[in-house]
Amino acid sequence: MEYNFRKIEKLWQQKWKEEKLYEVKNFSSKPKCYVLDMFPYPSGVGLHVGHPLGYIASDIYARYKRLKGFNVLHPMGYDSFGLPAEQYALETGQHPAVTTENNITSFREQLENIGFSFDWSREIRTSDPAYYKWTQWLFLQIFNSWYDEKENKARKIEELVKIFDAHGNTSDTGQQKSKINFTAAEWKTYDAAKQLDVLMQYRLAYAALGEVNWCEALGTVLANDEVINGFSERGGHPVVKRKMRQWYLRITAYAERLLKGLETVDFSDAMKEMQRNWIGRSEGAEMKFVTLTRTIENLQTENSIVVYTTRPDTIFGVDFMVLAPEHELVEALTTTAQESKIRAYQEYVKSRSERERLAEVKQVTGAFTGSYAVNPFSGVEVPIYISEYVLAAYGTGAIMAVPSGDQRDFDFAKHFRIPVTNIIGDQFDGEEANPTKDAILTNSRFLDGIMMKDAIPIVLQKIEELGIGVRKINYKMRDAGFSRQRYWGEPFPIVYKQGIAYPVGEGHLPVELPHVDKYSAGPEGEGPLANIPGWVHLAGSFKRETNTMPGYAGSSWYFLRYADPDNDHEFASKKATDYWNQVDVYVGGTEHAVGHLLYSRMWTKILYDLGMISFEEPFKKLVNQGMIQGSSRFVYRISGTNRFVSFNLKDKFETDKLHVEVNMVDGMILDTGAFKKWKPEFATAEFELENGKYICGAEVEKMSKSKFNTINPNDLIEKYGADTFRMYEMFLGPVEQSKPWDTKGIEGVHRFLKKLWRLFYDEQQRAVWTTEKPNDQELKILHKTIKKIEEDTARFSFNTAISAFMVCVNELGDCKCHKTDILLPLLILIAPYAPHVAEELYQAVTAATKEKFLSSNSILDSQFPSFESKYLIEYAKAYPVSVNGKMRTTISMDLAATQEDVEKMVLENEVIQKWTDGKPVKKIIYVRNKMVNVVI
RNA sequence: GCGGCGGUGGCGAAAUUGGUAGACGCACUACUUUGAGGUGGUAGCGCCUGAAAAGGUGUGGGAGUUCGAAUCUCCUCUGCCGCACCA
Repeated sequence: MEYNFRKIEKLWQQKWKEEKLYEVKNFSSKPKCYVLDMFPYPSGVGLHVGHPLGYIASDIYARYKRLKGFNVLHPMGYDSFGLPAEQYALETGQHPAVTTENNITSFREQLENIGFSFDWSREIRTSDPAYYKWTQWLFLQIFNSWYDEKENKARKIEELVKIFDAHGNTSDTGQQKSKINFTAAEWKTYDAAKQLDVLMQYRLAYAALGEVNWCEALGTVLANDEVINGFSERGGHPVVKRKMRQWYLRITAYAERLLKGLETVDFSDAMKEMQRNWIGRSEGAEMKFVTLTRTIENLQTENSIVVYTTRPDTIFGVDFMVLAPEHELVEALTTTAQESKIRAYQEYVKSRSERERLAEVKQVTGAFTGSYAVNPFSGVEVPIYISEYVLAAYGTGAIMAVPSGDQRDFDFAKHFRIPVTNIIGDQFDGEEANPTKDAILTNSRFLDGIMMKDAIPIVLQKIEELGIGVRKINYKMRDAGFSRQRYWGEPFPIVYKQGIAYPVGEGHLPVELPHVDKYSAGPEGEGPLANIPGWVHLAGSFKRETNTMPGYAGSSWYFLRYADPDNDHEFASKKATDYWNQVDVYVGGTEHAVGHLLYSRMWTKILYDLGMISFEEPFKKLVNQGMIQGSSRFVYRISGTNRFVSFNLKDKFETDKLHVEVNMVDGMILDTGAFKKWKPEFATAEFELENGKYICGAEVEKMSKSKFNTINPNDLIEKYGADTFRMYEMFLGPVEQSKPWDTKGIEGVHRFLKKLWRLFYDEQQRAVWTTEKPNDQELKILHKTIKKIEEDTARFSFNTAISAFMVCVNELGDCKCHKTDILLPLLILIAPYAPHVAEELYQAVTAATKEKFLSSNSILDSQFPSFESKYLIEYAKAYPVSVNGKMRTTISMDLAATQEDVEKMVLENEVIQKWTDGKPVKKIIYVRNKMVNVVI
């Protein structure tokens, strides 16, 4: 029998499917393990070798856990709603439902070849009404919740109504601060509409008028994480700020818990740091500055500016105040003399796009209001300016400026010639600000002589004592915009009557997405759904919400649905989610660091608070697979001709660099014949060769069709088989690492599988395996491998595990070991990596040796072998020995030395005995392969 | 600017976390199998000196801790990623 991977892979994939081998049952006496991939967006551009990387990793882990006796949930589905699917549908002129379906089919076909062990019976799609019914239902639960800051959890809105009925919102009952205050009596006088309006301010999913990121080209608003430097993440279109009524998720209520939760979860440092950064927690104080506005007639003092600062210790260094241009007090503080200047500046700020602002960060601009603020500690009056470097959205939209300690404040002071107070002595050079906390304060009255960082708590306490401010924790994170003016998303289960939002009754879910023929935007920034009057207008003058939910709605909870995918009366039964519980390992790219991963963590916390699930963090461990980059090849065409010069000759001419299809290049050598046939324009190409060859240029770039550097997994599978492909992808390097694709090395892995095959069948395809009992040396090889594979697989170090397989197979080849007692356990070890070969060989052997192994139908039902440590002791010529980490000597051993022999020789060695000096030896530790540490 | 992670042969990378650096694979060289190509097999392969034996040197650079450092500490150079007017 020869290693015919094409035949055996097809055969076993077929068989596994027929026997529903990977379908997993809820509940089992076995321990559970939930291994999940981030579900893909069915985008329509075919797969390249980078896509399956994470799926291979998770598949190996899932298969490994099955062999270890776990009941493993390893599902797959599609994130089929969202902007890109709609854009793709627009470009191709087909309905998104159709393109999505097609894309899913081709995606699935490509995946099938690789031999994954997904339980396809649990497949879900976010665009399926049976699925989004529950996305809508969950939205309503969030809509019907508020955040109790005292109990630190979400609660039902009815409970808040009870609180208002009894106490109004003035007493401290945990609800968030509100702009309007009312007593219980006042609350009861409100009519239903007014009460709903008030409640809207407390809901975890709420509609409000706010500044949104509006993308004209996409015709929709975007969430903060979908905007990168003033451009849309998707498509790179300009994004502007715009006031609109939008739905939001009150993720800010969860800021602290999202931060704390990171400590309980196994994510990479980089990932945690990105999330912390996004949440952007800072500790400081809010402080009141009374303002003085001198007009010709009188002096006004009713106003006060509240600023936020993390550096209260610098209070005596405040030389001026700055408000955001949009700040509500600007008008009141502007004196008649300054009015025109302030107006002009505000106009200027309005005229600038977000993009211009970000591009010109360094430029100092601003205007003086004419008013002054009184430093509450020193009584010093400082001028009040407005400037766009102060952001309305962060803190209180106003700052106390300390030019000696903050570079931006310093630049501003310099520009407007404001005198700078030095509060840090020689630490300030007058040339630039020094933001240190380690300086001794000067010019700071009661703080003089105190180290800045020690002064912070002193000032904080004083602020609270004097009643001029409070300690305050601030977050950069904003509430998440939750509505999109697009078609291809979940419709909101919300209807309006006279502008008041009402939830759609549960019996009316799902609110199905109606079919449309055109996707053009509706009136007034509304989405395409607004163009269907028959759908929008309901009986009783109710009107539907025409926005749809964003892409992350469906993906925020999908991991829960896999536990119970066919449930049509619950999003998932509590029993099922309790059983499968947290995702044990979640595999996916880093690109969802601040989007999906934060939203799904938030939804999980809400559901936990509402008692619907029993865990607070969705993902116990996160593995971020690296990107596989493409290795592009280039040819150099002499400008204006059809002549191509080889790489090292190109500098002699003026050339254009052109991408060339990487599959036509062997190493760096171009197949000129194939090149001529590639495109009609190259049919007449001439070549300037070096040593008879055309040498290409090379660069590492993102893998993409347009760069002609994509490698299709199917081509490799056709040539080498799925097992080789799987192992090679893992052998390239650590899963987490990004690396350029290089097809060259795949031969080595393929060779390994052929060697493995030859342990069972010789060149004449005769079975050579025997049921002879193995000797100690052979057992040692096996047990060493078992130990290594178990350790490496458990910690996702698949590249080193594969190296260990190679060593093992080489060693067994060297000692001509063909014994089933060694080979069958080895096959089980390999099964997660190369399931098809392992199954084929295992079945062939067990079929022939009936009595012993027939109990298992498939290699998947077998047990991961256990190792015995007595076989792991290394044989060596010489053992270096160190005593108590102090000195080192070398003891010669013969090759057949056992553990006992080694111990005996160590203890009896003269030099060692001299060092131990009669003290008893506590233990002998074997470090590295051939070294011993003796502890006394 | 701030933050995170790295830097080891010609290349991808190992090093059981302080214990013989470079496992394993690719590429390369020689021999061998074969009519030839491919395949398979054997051996060599960090760098320098040397015919060899052997010796010296070696984990971006510099210092330090240690019997012992790729691994720990400090300084420095450099690459990648993330954030960025956040008070």
